[in-house]
Amino acid sequence: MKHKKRAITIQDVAKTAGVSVSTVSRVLNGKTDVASDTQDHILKVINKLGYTSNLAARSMRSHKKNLIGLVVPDIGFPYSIEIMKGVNKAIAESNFDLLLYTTGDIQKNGTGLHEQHYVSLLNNSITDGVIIVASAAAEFITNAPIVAVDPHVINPNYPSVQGTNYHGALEVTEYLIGLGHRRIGFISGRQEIGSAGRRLKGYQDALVNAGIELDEELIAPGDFTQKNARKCTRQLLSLNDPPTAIFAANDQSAIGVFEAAEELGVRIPEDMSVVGFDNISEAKYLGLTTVDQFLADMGYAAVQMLIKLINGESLELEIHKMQTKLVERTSCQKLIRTAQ
Amino acid sequence: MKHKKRAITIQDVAKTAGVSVSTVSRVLNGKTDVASDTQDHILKVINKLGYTSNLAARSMRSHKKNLIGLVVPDIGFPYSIEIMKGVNKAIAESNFDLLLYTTGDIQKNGTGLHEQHYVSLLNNSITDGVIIVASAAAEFITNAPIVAVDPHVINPNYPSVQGTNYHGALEVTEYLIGLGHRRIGFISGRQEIGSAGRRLKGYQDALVNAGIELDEELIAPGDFTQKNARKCTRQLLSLNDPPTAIFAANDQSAIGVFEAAEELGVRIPEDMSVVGFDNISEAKYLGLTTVDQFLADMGYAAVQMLIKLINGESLELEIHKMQTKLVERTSCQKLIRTAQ
DNA sequence: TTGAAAGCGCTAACAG
DNA sequence: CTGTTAGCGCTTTCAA
Repeated sequence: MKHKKRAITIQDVAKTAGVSVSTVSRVLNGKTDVASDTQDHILKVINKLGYTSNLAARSMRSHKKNLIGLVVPDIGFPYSIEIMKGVNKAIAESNFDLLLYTTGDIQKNGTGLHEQHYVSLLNNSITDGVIIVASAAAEFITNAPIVAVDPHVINPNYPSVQGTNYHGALEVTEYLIGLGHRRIGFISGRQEIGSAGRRLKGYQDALVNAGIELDEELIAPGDFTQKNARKCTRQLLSLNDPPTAIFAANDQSAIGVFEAAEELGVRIPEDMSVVGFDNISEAKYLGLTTVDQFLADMGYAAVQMLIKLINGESLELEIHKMQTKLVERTSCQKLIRTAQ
Repeated sequence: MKHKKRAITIQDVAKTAGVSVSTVSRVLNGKTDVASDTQDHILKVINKLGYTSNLAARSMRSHKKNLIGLVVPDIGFPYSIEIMKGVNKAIAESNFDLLLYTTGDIQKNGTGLHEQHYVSLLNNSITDGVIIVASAAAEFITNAPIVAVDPHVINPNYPSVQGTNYHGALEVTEYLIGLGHRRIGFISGRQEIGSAGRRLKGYQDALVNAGIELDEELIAPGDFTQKNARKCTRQLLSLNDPPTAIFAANDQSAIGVFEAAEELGVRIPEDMSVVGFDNISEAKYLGLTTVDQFLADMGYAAVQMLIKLINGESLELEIHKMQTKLVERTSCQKLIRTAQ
């Protein structure tokens, strides 16, 4: 296979059509000041030649690119995917296209320096604005607008979409207390992440509000992974006075709890109630109750905010709060009953 | 928020550093013919100014962009996501970055014309090559290499990674026959898709090889969706002589079968064996046996092929066949037993 | 209504 | 080792 064949440029179109490049450019950009028969002719030539304008060249000259950038830490993680779904939907409804950028290397992400690099890379050239997921940086230098989804930092200096993490955690804990639980274990998220802290705070405050004494032993140090949550669960269940319920700081952790429970022969929800945060699809098969963070809706909202910014509209609220919601999952329990 | 601040260019760096733009460019591109103290100084200035090179401008001048494009029909569909995971992994191990392009509009995809457009858009400007997932076009005009993952057309005029659909289907059917089934239902995929046809052929051939007469009634017209598979299942199970096993043409369909069976009170696998194609994560919770198509591996292989092509190496095999594999899933059955 | 020409930010010869 | 210069393909004045 040879690929040396030079791509068709606007020059080729102009030459074939017998007009100047500027006329072709006008047609391409939907300017009205072109004779309609000239326009028809050029359009025909474009089609015949299979011409597609050079994105790089176009981006360089014009300010408006109709392209939104998305910087995601990991393209294969359920969390990212949920957000991407929402972004996708909003993009479909807009006249912007989407350009997603990853290095594929998770380790490169999470550091502010690289985030800045990717934002600049996109925003200073080919995109009109960028959405950054789970950003760790407190600030970004960019000459086009950005919106963050679920930033790790508490008070970023840029517009963002955030979930009501504190209230969600409060609701979970109150729900568990309402079921009669008094000893409720908590599998925490990663320390450095703001939302993880807010969830812990919600858990603690709900207990205090209900007059239940806090027990440090009941807080296990998770890190949002299934694997660690399994370990934490075993740890919690081996306490002298083990918890009768577990609140896991995210859904991956909740799945980890489920797995550990299965290994230990602990039935959910009969022997132990389990609630997780976030809305990852597998949870429903495990009979786990979750706090839906509406990740897709966050992505959706972010795109809409960004488009407003791109259009020069001001945002009434720079931080868009998404209300979390407790969702009882019963699907798997139904399965289990059916199969008996 | 104002974003009017002009981005920092290579000119700014040159001016600040007191050198010419070409010297900065040399440093940027890792050329060795620069005095090391000049280099240090320039690097320092770049850092201080927070300069990031303009992707568009760079792409326009240099042939080598170290960027691979990925065109996906739907960014939120499990099938695409599996492939993306593999692509991601390969990208991480390479020195290429990844640029994913979607319009967010599923309806726009699937048509050859738009695919061509996106391929051109990326390949004629900012990427060194493009991977296209589930392409429908038989041919692409492009001046940089492309590789297709799981193309819909049987014999595309471009390199591709394909699964052994026929053999997989043969294996499934033989497996079911081996379990003692004689009446095996088949929920087909979309007609126009090559792989769907190959799966049907495998099913039919296995039956014929085993001396089982083909029954048109047992072939239900699916379309790779859960919803339709539910309908097909009801249809199959309401036959006078219903099947004792169902082979669904993909995993979504298999999940649909599961749902319908649950609604009808048919237990899987006790009352009916079900096998699906593809490897979507949820399947394992439903106790469904599947033929793993190793979608992630396909994405991984595609990147490696593409990089070879970009580097001018020739491919010994233009079509890379990935061996499918039957995987018995027992997880959910275990769950069900545990919970009794 | 159209064309000529300037230049976006960058890289790659070519000189020095 | 470094600077000067010529474009890459496109959009956008400015004239005609």
